[in-house]
Amino acid sequence: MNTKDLAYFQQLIISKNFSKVAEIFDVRQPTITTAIQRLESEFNARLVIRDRVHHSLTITPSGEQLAEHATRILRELDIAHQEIQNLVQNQITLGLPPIIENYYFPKIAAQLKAKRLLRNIVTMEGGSVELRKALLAGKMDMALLGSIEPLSYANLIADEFDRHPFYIYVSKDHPLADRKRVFFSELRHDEFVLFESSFVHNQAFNKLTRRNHFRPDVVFRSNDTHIIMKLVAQNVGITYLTDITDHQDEVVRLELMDEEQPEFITSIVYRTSHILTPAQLQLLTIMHATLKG
Amino acid sequence: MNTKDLAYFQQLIISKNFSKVAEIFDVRQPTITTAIQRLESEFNARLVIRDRVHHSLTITPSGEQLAEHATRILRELDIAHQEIQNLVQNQITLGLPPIIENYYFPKIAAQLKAKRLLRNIVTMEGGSVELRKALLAGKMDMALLGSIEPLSYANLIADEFDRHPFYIYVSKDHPLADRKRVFFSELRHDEFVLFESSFVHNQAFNKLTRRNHFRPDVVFRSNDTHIIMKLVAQNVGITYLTDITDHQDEVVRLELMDEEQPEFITSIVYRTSHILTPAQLQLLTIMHATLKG
DNA sequence: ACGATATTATAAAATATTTTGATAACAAAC
DNA sequence: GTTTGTTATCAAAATATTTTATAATATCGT
Repeated sequence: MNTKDLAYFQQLIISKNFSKVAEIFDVRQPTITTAIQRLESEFNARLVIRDRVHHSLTITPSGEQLAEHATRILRELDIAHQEIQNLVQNQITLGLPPIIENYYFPKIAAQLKAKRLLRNIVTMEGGSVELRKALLAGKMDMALLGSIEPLSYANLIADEFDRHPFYIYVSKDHPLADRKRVFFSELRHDEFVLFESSFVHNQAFNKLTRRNHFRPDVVFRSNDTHIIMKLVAQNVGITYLTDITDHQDEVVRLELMDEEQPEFITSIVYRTSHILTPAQLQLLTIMHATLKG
Repeated sequence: MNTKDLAYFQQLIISKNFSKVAEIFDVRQPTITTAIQRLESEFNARLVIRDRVHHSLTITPSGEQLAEHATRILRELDIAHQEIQNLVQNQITLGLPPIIENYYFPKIAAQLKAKRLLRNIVTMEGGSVELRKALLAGKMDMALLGSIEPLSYANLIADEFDRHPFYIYVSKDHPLADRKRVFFSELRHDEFVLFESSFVHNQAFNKLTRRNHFRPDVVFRSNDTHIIMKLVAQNVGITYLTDITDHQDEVVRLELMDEEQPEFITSIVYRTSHILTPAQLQLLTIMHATLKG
């Protein structure tokens, strides 16, 4: 069976119009008719009901079922193309959220260079949710992802390599600056400057506010941790970040004493269908050796 | 791209010989040569290295990667065929382990008949591990499976519909026959007659013996719960079963007082890729209505 | 070392499949 | 009632795949 027929069929389910599908694939309309007929005889089932009366097309249960499998088959094929392309070019496409890139990448870059791996790594930036989707779609070979729970997804293998607690950062002029440790509940009346773009930071923060039953007073959000730290230094507010972000002298880091706090878990993630190349295995080894513990 | 080429390739990976593959598919040898060349140009990568010197074939990393996806694509296609075939014949193929069939099926059969569903249901018997594999391979639409933990598998949806505790059954002549409740640890020196074929029963039983640090004295195992009950009645030994198996007057059922005991969880399971037909939805509804709570 | 055997590749011919172009059939819309 | 939008049919053309015949290589046994 030709996968082209599945692509025509998939588009037909979307467009619900034979002529439009033909146009989209730049073929003539009878091509689509015969392709669908081919599928119908191959699967020995009516797939669509041509409803010329009501100007539209109904999809039979068999059609719905085939559409589901068609999507999976075409996705698999697409991923195969992308993965093999990367293999041929000896490239590792690695997804990295900015915070993780900032902290971890410099630590391993020297080793990667020594092993002549660095120039084969192409990074793609993005948030953790976005990267996970792109990873599943085959847009990259591997990704480093942050999370507050160990990652567990069908079709993905997650290999945890580091964990960091979250801290409270305050200005040295802040009343709490002399303390080493605080409970989160003590921050009920504080003003916060928070990290905007990280899904994980916000998830962790929300968990703590919910658990302590208060609505935090968030005065500003930024996508740049350096700006956040500068605002904290100026005592504009306090913040909640891990220690994987650098901080200046005018800022004091406080440990949280709460029990069962969320942790920032970093994992290297790849598809279950993905076969690791020697270079990719080397990357995994370097990351574990450099970063674990 | 033609999926036939993927099938040729998949077989080549197994046979490692072009001529053998040709023989298996009953085509001439150049067909395989050109099919592999087609794939190599489609994916723009060397897939196998024809090693005529060492009398065998090596598969490149790209080839390994493609083989993985080829398997998935061909499996998906095969499942599509089977599922649509069932749809067309308006059949529900339902996998059932014997114990579950015995207890649950009679309870719902009358309702299924009333809704004119009964004659569309084709059952397949088998153990829970075997049925799970067959389900994933598309051999059936749905299966009822027993387990001691809630089922959680990639690519399967499990819908729990009932839970039953396990009990100890003893002869009315057994010293414990007057008791209503026992701790599992009290059975340390008893002789057991156990159910052989159920993976779930054995899993649960082993959990309890391990937790109580003893090696049970199993004098007999059988695949037939009726035989087990007869042996228990004759005081050959005691047994460990749920109450979903019938028992006679000469046998006394004892509750277990242990904390966090395993339970026999029954779930209806189907593939995530499977689209439920109205008839299948009806079956689900009937099962929930009749069996839940 | 030489012929027999096994293996994969190549090229032209034979087949098979897919796409096209022309047009029919049908019903809705103007 | 003609025009428009839609899908189907069919023969011809265009493509794609398979076969037949044979070449190219290298192993194996003697």
